[in-house]
This record gives sequence, C-alpha cells and structure tokens, in this order.
Amino acid sequence: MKPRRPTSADVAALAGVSRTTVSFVLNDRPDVAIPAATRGRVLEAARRLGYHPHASARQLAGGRSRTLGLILRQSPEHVAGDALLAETLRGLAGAARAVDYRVIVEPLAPGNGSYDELLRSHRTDGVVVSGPRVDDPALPRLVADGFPIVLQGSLPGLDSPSVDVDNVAGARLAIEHLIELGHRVIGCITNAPLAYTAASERLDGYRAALRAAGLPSDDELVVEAEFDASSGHRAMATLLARAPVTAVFVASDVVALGAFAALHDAGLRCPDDVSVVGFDDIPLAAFFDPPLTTVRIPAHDLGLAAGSALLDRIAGRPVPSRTLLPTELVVRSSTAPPRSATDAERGRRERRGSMEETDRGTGRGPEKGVIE
Amino acid sequence: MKPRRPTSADVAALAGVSRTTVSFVLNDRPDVAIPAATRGRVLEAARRLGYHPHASARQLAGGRSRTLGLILRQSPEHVAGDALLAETLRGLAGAARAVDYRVIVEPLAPGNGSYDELLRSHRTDGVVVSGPRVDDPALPRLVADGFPIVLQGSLPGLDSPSVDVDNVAGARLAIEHLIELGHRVIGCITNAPLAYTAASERLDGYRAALRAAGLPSDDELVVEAEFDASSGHRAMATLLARAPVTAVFVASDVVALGAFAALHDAGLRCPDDVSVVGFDDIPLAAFFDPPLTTVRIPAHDLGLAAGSALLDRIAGRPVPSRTLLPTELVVRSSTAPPRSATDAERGRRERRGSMEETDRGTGRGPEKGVIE
DNA sequence: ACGTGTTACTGACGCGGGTTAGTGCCCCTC
DNA sequence: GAGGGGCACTAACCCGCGTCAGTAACACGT
Repeated sequence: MKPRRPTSADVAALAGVSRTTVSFVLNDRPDVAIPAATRGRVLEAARRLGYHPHASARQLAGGRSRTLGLILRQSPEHVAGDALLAETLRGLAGAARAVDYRVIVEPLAPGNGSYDELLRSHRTDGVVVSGPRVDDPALPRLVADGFPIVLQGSLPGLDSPSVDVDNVAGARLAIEHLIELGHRVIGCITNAPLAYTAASERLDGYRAALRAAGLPSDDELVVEAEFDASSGHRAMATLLARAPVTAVFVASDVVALGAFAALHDAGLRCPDDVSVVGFDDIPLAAFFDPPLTTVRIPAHDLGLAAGSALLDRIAGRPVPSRTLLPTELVVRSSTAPPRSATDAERGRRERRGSMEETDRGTGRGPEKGVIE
Repeated sequence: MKPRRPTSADVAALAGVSRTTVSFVLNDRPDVAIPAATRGRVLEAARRLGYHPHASARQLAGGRSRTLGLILRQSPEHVAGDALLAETLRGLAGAARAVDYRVIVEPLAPGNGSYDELLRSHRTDGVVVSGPRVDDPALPRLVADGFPIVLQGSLPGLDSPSVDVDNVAGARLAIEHLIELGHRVIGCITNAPLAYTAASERLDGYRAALRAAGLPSDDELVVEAEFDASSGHRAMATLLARAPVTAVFVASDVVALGAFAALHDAGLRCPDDVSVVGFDDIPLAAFFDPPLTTVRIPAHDLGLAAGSALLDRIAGRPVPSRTLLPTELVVRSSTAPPRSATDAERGRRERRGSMEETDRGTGRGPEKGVIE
C-alpha cells in the first residue's frame, strides 16, 4: 500500500543510469563531467519521485553529520531570562543553514547531563558552548581530544577559540559616559556571580574606566547580582544602603529593571537622583521607565560569528583564538548629570520627554508606520 | 598516528565476542539473555576503548533519527521578542532528552526557506511547528504525507494534533478580573495581527467575557498591535484617542510595556487612571512599573506537552487532537477599581506598596536569600 | 541412542548513499 | 589500422551498526 520512500536506486532506475551517476549529479561534483542531457534526466527523475536523500545514510558515508550543537551551560533561570538568546540562535542557525548545516540546541544546566555524547557519537560535527564554566570537567577533555569547539564567552586557559562581545570596552563606554556627565561616585551591580567571566570582565571595564579618570574604585561600590530582576532589586537596595552613589552601572538590562524598582521603593527617581546605565540593550530596554541608557550587544552577529568560527574550525581553516565584537553605547533617558550639577529645569524635561527625544524606538520604531 | 575512533567491532574483538553480542549488550535488549559474565566483559571493553556508537550509523540501521525539530515560523522580530521561547525550548528539550532524543531548532521566517527537508530526509522524526500560519503551503502537504507534526498554537482545519494554552479562557480570566473591579469600558490591544490564531483567540475570550457580563464589545475598543513594545505604544495611543477606557486588556506583556509608555506620555497613571492586564507573565512583568497584573502561561509545560505529544505520535501512540493548557491570573498592581469607584487612599497605597504586597517576587524572590 | 529443549552466542545481510578504480566506446592521430 | 586519449559512465566496496535466522554445545528424559 504505502509506497516506500524513494532511494537513489529508484532514481537511477527511472533515469536509466547507475546509482553512481545519480550521486554525481545530485552532489554536482566539479571534477566529474556529466552531459546536460543525462543530468537533466536524473534531475527530472528525482523530481518526479520526490526524492530526498536520506540524511543518516549521507552522514554515515560522508563522515560528517552536518549538524552543529549549541550548548547552553547557564542555569535554567538564566536561560529563561536571557532576552538575547533567540537572536544569537538566529545568527547561529543562519550561519549554519548557509552551508546546509542544522543546529541542535541543548539547554544543559551544569551537573545536569553532559554533551560528550553529542560530539563523541558524531551527532554533531562541533559545538558552541555558551556560558562555559571553569568547573566543567568535560570541556578540557573534549578540547584535548580535538573536537571542534567554540566558546561563546571566554574561559581563560582553555585552548579553544572563543567569540564574545568586548565586555571590558563596553563597560568602559558606560562608565565614561557617566563620568562625562559629571558623576564621581559610581556604583556597579554585576550581571552575575563573578565566576562567570562576562561578569568579571564587565567589572574590570568599570574599574579600568574609573582608574583612567583618576577616580577611586571602592569595593564597597560593587554588588553582585545574579541574572534576574529580583537580584537586581536586592543589589540596588544593598548598594543604596552602603554608599551615596549618584550613578550606577548595572551590567545587565534585566537586572537594571530590578534596580529601577529598588530606586522607586527608596523614593528615589531616575535619572534625577540616580543615573543608571544597563548592558545588553534588550528589546524592552527602550520602554523601561525611564528608557534605559545601555550598552548594545550585537546579539545576532555574535551567533553568526560563533557559527562561522565553528564551521571554519570544522573545515580545518584557521580560526583566531579570540574574536571580540564591538559594543555600542545607546543613550536614552536613564542618565543625566548628577543633581549637584544640574538645574531643576533639566529634571522635568527628562521626565516628560516625548517618544522621539527619548529615543524609545532606538532607530527601529519610526519606520514601521502607524497602526491601522 | 591518530587512533581511529573505536567501532563496535573493536569492542567485540577486545571482549572476545561477536559484534552482535556487543550490540545486544549495549542496547540491552530485553528478549535476549546475556549472562552477567559476558555482559561485564563487553561493558568493560567498551569503557576501556572509550566507545561511543556512531549516531548516523545507528540512525541508518535503526530507521529513526532520534531527533525532533522545532520550527519557529514567526518573524525574526517576533522570535527576538518572545521572552518565553527559552522556557518552551527547555521543556521540549527535556521531554526529548528523557528518551534520548535531541532537538534541532530552525528559526524560519515565512517565505525564508523550508523545513520539508528536515522531515523528508529523515533528519528529524517529527517536528513541532510553533506559530503555524494559514499561508504555509508546506504544512498541509507534510501532514497529508503522514509526517508526525505537532502544532504549537492552533490552526483550524488542519488534521494534526495541536498543543496550546487556553487563550480564550485566559483572556476571560483577565476581563472577569477587570469587571469584578468595577470596570465597564474595557479596551483590548491584541498581541499580534489577527491572522495569528493566538491573537484572535484572546480577542474571542475578551468578547465572550464582556458578553457574559452583559457589556457591549464595541469594535472601536479593539486595536491590533504586532508583537513588540513599540506597536503597543502606538496601539494604546490610538485607543486613548478613540474611547474613554478605564481599563485595557493587552494580550501580551511585551506589548503592554509599550502601552504603559503611551499612558505615561498621555499623562495618565496606571492603575489610577487606567488599569492594564497583560498576558504571558514574562519574567520581567513583576518588575514593570507598576508590576503588571497578567495571565500566566505555563511556558515550560507547553514545551513539555508538545514534546511528549510529538514523541507519542512518532511512537504510534494515540494523541489527542487538541491539548489546552490552563492559564492562571497573576494579580499585581496594574489593576485597581476605576477612579469613580475608588477613594483617594487606595490610589496612594498601590503606588507605594512594598515589594511583598505588590507580589514582585511572584513566589520566586523570597526564598533566594540575600546577596552577599 | 535419539529426539527435544535451552542457553549462548554468531554469520551475514541490509539500511542508503559516497567514492574509487575501472571499462567500453568513439574519435583522432600518425 | 594500430595506438593513444578523452568521454561517459558503472561495479563494487565502504561507512558502522541493528537484526534475523541459525548453529554449536550441553542437559534432560526415555
């Protein structure tokens, strides 16, 4: 009853050639000359039968799975709160699809299963490890065994190419902006525990910028948060109780929203009383209240870069050991000169700014046209 | 030099048995009795060699790819803004991993490539199509050809199981809450164009609830948005210009944040002047200003349910044609009785509520302990 | 001595396609 | 008309594993 899935042998029979010829035509191998007539017959036969080569067979014979892995090593809450994940994934999948690769995604909290199997069973030709942790025992082994691995995020001491945004420079951008506005007592709320390199790098950038401006970087001004808004709320409350900051660099937009709430609860206004700079530029940041000044991460490009680095590595092409993507400061309305340096007029203007002057659209809004 | 990857033949040789026996042991087939001694020798040999069966070979021989596909049919902006995607993916991947399946994710905007190949080449055993569109020509063909497909989101008229949240009931929950508070002129901003079934279902729920309460559901009170906050901003501005609403149901938290901004720009306060109920309960919703009353979607369970439905379908087990997951109203501070029904005291209390009474933590915050 | 089971395993084929080493044929050249 | 050289293909092997049919060895009953 049910007609079997056609194989290349069926195509060969219908076209009146051998299976080998079918293979040559369908993979159009450059070193084999096939006359147009034959090629046409094969193509037509394949079309008529609705032939699609069997992926596993091809992979087995070809030795490549044409599949990339994306390993999410962050905690479930972190993954859930990562507003840029989808963009990064799109970039990676795009890079993959361009060369007929696919992407397997494995959300794999530390200690909860391994991804050895993915590589060792040749289910994937290589993996991008997002959020690598130093305490991951499998990683060094796999690298030592020569599997193509690209780190998204850095992990010093591991001999494997990494792709990341320039966290240090991004943080400097944020702090320099605040210093330029006249702030002198600038706090820092990290985006995550410092075991995460992204967190410590952003903190480094914060410290470097302060040092460069001759400002002290007191440890008291630094509070750790952990990914989500509620930790940002707690961190800001802690910070406010500790020091008279006029500005705070919050190394994650999500955490910054929690920090906003803490300011609110403390009866303080942003930017009037405390300026805030975020990091990431998640899609919602332009609609925070006030619209958040933040450091934009090229999320899509990050995925794209990780993908092509991995594909290069798989193909044996040379890959730079470290690729850093540039960030960009997006100034909105959560930053202003400190109260001492400002006049009352300015404070009001910021609060009542229209959409245009607060840059809510971040360049995306206006061209979309009006609803209805 | 480089030692070849061990095969089952190597294991067989080292254990002094045949390849068949190795296969029996490693797949421990219930119908074949292998004495403990032999089994031990095989296992030990496999361990010593670091043997991992070759996935493609297994798939080819076994006829199954042990891979699921997740097709994201939404527009890139929609995918980027989908704060719940990661959770759903975790659910799906969890269901898959439990039976040693993996998940290939394909972000595939309509008109931008197809996923036929994934199924027809047996690269995946089945797919979950998220955000199916009526104008997708491939879908009915694939269903007709008998491929295991589960829809996440509904698509009437297609004979394939679907898994979704109960959008109608969720919307009713939201509207009933507003009616109970005393609102009579309630607007609706959709989460997306009505071509998306989730959008029209939520609108249906809105209308049904109004009808049930004997309130008119004027078309003028409904404005369409499209996924992102900026469309919510525009939609709310339109709505305010049209009708004297005291409450608005915004069928997406992300869109609701944009609506908040429009209220703000219009000099209106929430909930004092206008109450707002969202939909989705994204992680950030509890930290909006004011914390958003919204309808929670069980995102993780949605992925889990879609995954197990698909796996059932693949295994030939019966699958209900439609699975609806329940939603839950989460009351925070963006809703209050309309001004006419309230006293001044109440309005103040809402604005200055402490974290606990506004339920920012939504049950997650408190148990995490304090930073540092 | 012979059949009947049972246990413990193995030989060989097949999954579907990639690839190498060749083969037959025709045309051209000397 | 013999030799040489493309051209257009093909036979056959290989990838690594699952699996069925089968076999050898031994125990048991009669």
